Parts: sequence; C-alpha cells; structure tokens
Amino acid sequence: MDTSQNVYSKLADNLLAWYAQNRRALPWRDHPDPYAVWISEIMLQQTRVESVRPYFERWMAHFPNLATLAAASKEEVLRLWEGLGYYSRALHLHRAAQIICERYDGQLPHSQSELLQLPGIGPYTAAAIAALAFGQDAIALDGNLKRIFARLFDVDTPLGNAQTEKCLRALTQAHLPHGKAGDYNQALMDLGALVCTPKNPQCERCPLQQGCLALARNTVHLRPVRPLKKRIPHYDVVAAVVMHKQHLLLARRAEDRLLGGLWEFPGGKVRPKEPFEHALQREIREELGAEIEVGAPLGTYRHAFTHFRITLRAYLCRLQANSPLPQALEHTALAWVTPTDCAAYPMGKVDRQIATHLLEEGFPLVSD
DNA sequence: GATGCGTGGAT
DNA sequence: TATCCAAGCAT
Repeated sequence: MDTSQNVYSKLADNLLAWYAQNRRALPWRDHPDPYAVWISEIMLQQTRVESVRPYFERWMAHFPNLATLAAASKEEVLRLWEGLGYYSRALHLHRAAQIICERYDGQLPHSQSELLQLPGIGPYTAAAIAALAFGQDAIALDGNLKRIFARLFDVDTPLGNAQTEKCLRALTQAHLPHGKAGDYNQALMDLGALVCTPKNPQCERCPLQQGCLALARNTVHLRPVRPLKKRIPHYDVVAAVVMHKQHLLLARRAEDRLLGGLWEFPGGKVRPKEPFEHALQREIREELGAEIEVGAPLGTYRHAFTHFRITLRAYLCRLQANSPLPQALEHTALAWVTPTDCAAYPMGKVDRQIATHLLEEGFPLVSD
C-alpha cells in the first residue's frame, strides 16, 4: 500500500478528467520535442495563445530545430519575432540556442537548475520545460494557476506579494498528481483560459466548482486580488525620415533598451513646451551628430506601450548642406535604405507603419 | 523588491 | 476612448 502523497487528490482527478475531454488543440502540442516546448513557452510569456499561434507555426517552419536557430542571424530572428513584443525574448532565445549547442551538444538540459542558467529562462519556464518536455514533477506557476488557486482557496492577499506567491505555490504543489505534472499544468492553463477566466468566469461549467471557496462565498470576481496599478504617462515623440541621395536613414536600437535590436526612424521625446521641429533637430544632433532641415509632416501615430503612451509625429527631413554624415552615437548601427528594403529590417509597430506608409504612398522624390 | 519591457483583443 | 490584461524575465 502506498502511503505517500502519491494519491491523487479529488481536485486533480476532476481536473484531469475535464482535461481529457476539453484540452485545446494547440500547434505546440503536436510537437513532442523539448525544443518546441521551449519555443512555445517563451512566446507565451505575457502573450495570448491566439497571438502566438501563427508566430509559432512560422518559427518552426523557419527554425525547425535548435541548430538552425543557433546558426541564424539576430536580424533573421528579430524579423520572425516582429510584432510579438518583448523583443529581448527573441535575443535571449537566440543566445540560449548558441549556448546549448556549445555546452550541451545541442540538447536542452533536463534539470531546472541548468535550465535556469540559460538566458530568458526563469522559474516559470524552467518548471514548464521540466514538466511538459521531461515529465518531471514541477509546478509551472503562471497567471492561470495563480488565478485558479486564488479562487479555489479564496486567497485575499494581493498577487506579487511574497507571502501570496508562497501560499499559491504550496497549494498547487499539494494537489500535484505525481508523474502527471505535464497534464496537471496544462489542464490548469486550459481551465484558466477556457473556464476560470479573469472576467466572466464560467463557474457553472467548472469541474472544480464543488471545492471552490470563492464561488461559495461569492468572491470569484474579487479574486485574485491585483496589486495597485500606477498611472501611465504620455509623451510626445518625434521621428525623422532623413532623406539623402535617394535613400532614407534607419538606425538600430541598443539591445538592452525598449525595442532593443530593432530598427527605427531616429528621433526622441519632445521636452515640455518644446516645438516639435526643434525637438527633432535636437535629437538628431544628440543621437547622430548631424544637422537636419525638418520638412513635411508624414503622419501622427498614437501607440501604447506597457508603461507609457506616445503620440509620435514623423517628418520628412534632409541633411543640412554643411552637416556631417550621421553616426551611430547611441545606436548600434545605421543603414541607408529604400522603402522596399525596409521589409528586411525588423521594426516595432509604429516604425513599421511609417515604413509601410512610405512604400504605399510612394517615396518622395527629393533631389539633393 | 521595484521597475522596465510590446502588442492586440475584450470590455 | 480608456482600461485591463495574457503561459515572466532581467536587472
């Protein structure tokens, strides 16, 4: 008789039975190899399944295995990632692939401690790979699991709080069916995505409703308790489409900053009460050591980042006759391109909109 | 431990 | 339109 805890809890029983009938068909579930699990887990960080789906398919077609990823260029990797956001994920993925090739003969390590050493892999992803790819008893404590267990046990302390996290980890661990961590984790993620959703949860369809304390107390909509949010600032930003000798200027952003590694039309924040044209001349002088004439406005773009919003105004610009050529003083590279060339340069959303606009509206023919 | 890091969809 | 938020990680 097994007297250890290797007796599945009623919770896990009900959950796994529900999962057997309701599991989602997801592209990465058709790929049994650890590489696919890893790629999908990185893409899914803070990102919705429906956003990830086409990116994953395209990525696997382009980089079918770890070796092809390791051999790729950063530009290629970022181009395939463009639009997914949090671009350091792509650069970390690329660097980790190279480390795995060198240090582990191209095979993802199995232990969570070794996985944790790799760039872009934190506690969640290490546990997810260990459980889903290698069948280990690990808890991938993501937002879904936290939400579900905060409701099941009516946890009334805020997420992010160390005590709350410890409590939720203990609760999820206590119900883990040994040897079935892969299904357990994925079942909870599917339940969180399909039934125990952040808004309008479908409690009447939930396989765990009988044991849900928040449902019994009518506090489901209050759980989990979210930490207080800060107001996000708004900035006016200007960007220069610098034309010179029938080409326009792109600049590559530093890799450790916002939109790291992506190419942009250079510019920057407008200071309070500063005229837009003046701000643009100042930014180009500071960043590129060049003097420009600011010409026609090319458009206004509003965009929301996670922690601030911008209104960006783009202007057609030319180098002043006596200006030095632009240099990459704050960027990592510069390129003179045509609008058609832009497709090859990974960009963030707004810069891509500007590039597309230039392509569609025609390249302004300015002689100089 | 707090902050910085994208984007698109739902409400 | 504004807000919320979705399978976190690095510093």
